[in-house]
Amino acid sequence: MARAATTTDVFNAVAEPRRREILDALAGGERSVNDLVEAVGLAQPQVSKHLRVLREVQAVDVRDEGRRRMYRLNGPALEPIHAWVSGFERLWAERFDRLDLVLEDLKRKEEGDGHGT
Amino acid sequence: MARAATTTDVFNAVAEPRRREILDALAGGERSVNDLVEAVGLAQPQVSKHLRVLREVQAVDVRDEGRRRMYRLNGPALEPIHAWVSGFERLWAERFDRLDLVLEDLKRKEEGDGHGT
DNA sequence: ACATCATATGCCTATATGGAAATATGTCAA
DNA sequence: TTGACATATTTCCATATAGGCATATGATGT
Repeated sequence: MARAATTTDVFNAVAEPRRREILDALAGGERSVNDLVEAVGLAQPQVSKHLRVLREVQAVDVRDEGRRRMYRLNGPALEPIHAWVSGFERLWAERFDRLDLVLEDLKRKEEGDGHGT
Repeated sequence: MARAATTTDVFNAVAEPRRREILDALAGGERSVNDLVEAVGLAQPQVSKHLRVLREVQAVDVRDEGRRRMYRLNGPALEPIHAWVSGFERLWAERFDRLDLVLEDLKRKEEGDGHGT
C-alpha cells in the first residue's frame, strides 16, 4: 500500500508546507488565486492544484467573483488537528507543568493529614 | 518531485494515522514495542518502522531495558503543530466568535457617532 | 466573434511510501 | 554454545504524489 492520499484527511493535506503557506496567506482574508500565486511564489497551476486538495478536505471555500475565484479559509476543518495535538499540550506547556506540581502538592497533603471521611 | 519524506518534519510524520495511534498509546506512559503491537494491531515490523519515523522527527525517545526497547513520548516535538494550528483557533472557537461580535460592535459605534479627534 | 485575462486540468517523471514476508541483530537463560 | 524471545532491517510492489509544461475552460469587454 502506498501513502494515504493527501485528500484523505486534513492531517495529510497540511503536511505539505506549501499548503500551509496558502492557508497562512488566507488568514488575512479572502484572496484570488493570482494573489496566492504571488504570496507563495509558486506557478499558477501548482497553486490551483494545492487549492483543490485544500478544497477536498474542506479547509477552504471558494466564491466566484467575475472571472476570479475568491478563496477563503474554512477554519473548523483544522479543528481535528488542534483537538488531537492539544491532548499532548501538557507535555511541553510550562504552565501545565506548574499545574502538575500544584496537583501533586494537593495530593500529598490529602494523603498526609488524615482528616478524610 | 515526489511528496516530502515522512521524516521531513513532524507534520508529515503525524499525517499517518497509525503513527498518531502509536503516539496516543504512548500518552499513557512508556511502552515496549510488543505492547504497541498489541495496542495498534499492526504487525511488529510495521510498528518498528513507524517508530523509526517517529524517532527521526524526535516525537519519541527510546530506552533499552534488557531485551526490550521502551518507547516514550517526546511531546515538545509536537509543539510546532500546536503553534501553527492555534493561529487559526479563532476561526472555530465559539468564545472567539463572540469576541469578534463585540469588536465589530465597538467598531460600528466608533464609526457611527462622530465623536472622534 | 474575438482577443484577453483568470483559473483549472491533463500528462509526464522521479520519488517515497506502507504493508507483507523473510531475515538479521541483539539479549537473556541454561 | 544453543535456543528462545524481542526488535530492527531488507526486499518487493502498487500507488499517489509535486512540480513543469501545455492546454482546456470560463468570463469579460468590444
